[in-house]
Amino acid sequence: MTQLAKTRHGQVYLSLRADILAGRLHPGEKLPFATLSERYGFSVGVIREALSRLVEQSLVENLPQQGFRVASVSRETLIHLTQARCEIESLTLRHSIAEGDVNWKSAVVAALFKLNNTQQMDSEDPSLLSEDWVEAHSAFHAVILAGCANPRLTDICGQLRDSAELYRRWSARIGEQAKRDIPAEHTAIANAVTAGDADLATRLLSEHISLTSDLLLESGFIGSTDERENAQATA
Amino acid sequence: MTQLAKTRHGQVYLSLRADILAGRLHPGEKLPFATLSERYGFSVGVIREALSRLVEQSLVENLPQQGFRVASVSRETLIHLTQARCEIESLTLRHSIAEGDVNWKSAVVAALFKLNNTQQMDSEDPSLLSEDWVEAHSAFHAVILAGCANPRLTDICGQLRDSAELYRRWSARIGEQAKRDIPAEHTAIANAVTAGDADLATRLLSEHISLTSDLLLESGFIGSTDERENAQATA
DNA sequence: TGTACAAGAATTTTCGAAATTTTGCGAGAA
DNA sequence: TTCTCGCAAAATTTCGAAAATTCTTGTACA
Repeated sequence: MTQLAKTRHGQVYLSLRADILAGRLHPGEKLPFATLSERYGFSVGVIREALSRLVEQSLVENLPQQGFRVASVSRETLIHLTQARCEIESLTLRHSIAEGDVNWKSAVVAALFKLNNTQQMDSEDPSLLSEDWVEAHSAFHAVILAGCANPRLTDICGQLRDSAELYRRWSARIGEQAKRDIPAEHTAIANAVTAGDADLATRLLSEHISLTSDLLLESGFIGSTDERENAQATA
Repeated sequence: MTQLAKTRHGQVYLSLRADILAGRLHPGEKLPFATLSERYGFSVGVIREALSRLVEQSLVENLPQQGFRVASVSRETLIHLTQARCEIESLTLRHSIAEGDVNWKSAVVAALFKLNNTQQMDSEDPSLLSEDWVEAHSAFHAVILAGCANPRLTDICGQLRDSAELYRRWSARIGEQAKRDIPAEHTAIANAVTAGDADLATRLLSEHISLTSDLLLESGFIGSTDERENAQATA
């Protein structure tokens, strides 16, 4: 699922996925074929296939005969997603620590360094996370699990993190980052990981995941019912 | 993902998925559009969308410009799949036992009864599992996890079990069932579940899952490299 | 004998319009 | 005013063929 963009639908899949994860398309927003085929410049058939695949990834919802929309968010979904992430990522992290070699630990250190040396907020709009930081953050969380020899587990964790990305985008807007020292959290996790302390590492990772979720829930920014606003995407 | 077969591609998706899980389409078998559009009677666009969704479910593989084929099987994949199932299903089962109510326990008892009172082998070809038994077996494993209040976890377990179905089909052919008392295994699991003994239930479930896998691996029926035979499906 | 190249065949990918379904709006009746 | 019915508009779904790519086969050459 990496550079398999040799086909048009593959390109649209990646573009659409990126636009959703980056928040350029909002949760609950309708995705009409006319708009998308103009936006990406391909026929509806190509768009349809990309959307179908994203449905299977839980990033897009589809009601028969009523079209597609970006997956909507809700308090309940976030709670379930957070719980699943804490438990399955912890499980996978234990494997990673037990099975990872020196090259893997080295990659963890490198990813941490890059993350902590990347500007967190966008230089143009300081209320938004910078693209570089989001990418480095995503890479860090992927790397600490990459020691796990079971690709099935790491794949599941990747999918769960993608779903969580729909929510994390919003946490920056509500000033959540002011209440915590995110670099310190990542550093502590990386230290526990490289030290081989699985108990500590899984506890820290779970707290890290839960904290973002809790702050977002406390903020009341997410309604209890599904969000269905049809905000227009900005170019 | 239930009765959403209001569309043609939805019907093909369900048919194709059923044919793969039932072993009517073999692992590694190529899935050319010409053949499929004739088999199911729809245009290639519809077939393509159904195949795309199955790719995202890991039941079908796709190489750009080279078409689709049923997911191939290998010893390594089975080992990883089994490990993931044992750990994630155990985790979910603990939730199920902790969160399930009386109605859920009642459903577990009902599913066990139905499973143990359904003929295991096909009456026409005793070397094959009967369709009814496979369905009851699938339902039983789904129900014991259904007490879990987190749909994200149960969904993941469902996907993993679907992948495992690709392998389980074969275990009946190698006489695996002679070496074990499958009804007793299921009964023991159900008893532990209804008794609320999470430690025992998860241990029994993991053993149950691992046993099928181990017997299949010991049989040598699955080659170490990916199977790529192009066996023709039988009507 | 083996390798490289090229034309033809087979298959996948893509498109744009037709068919089907849903949605929106307004007239008419209660 | 409110509700229902029905037609028109908009959107989704489907089709079948054209375009693009890969695979196969056969031939020439070393």
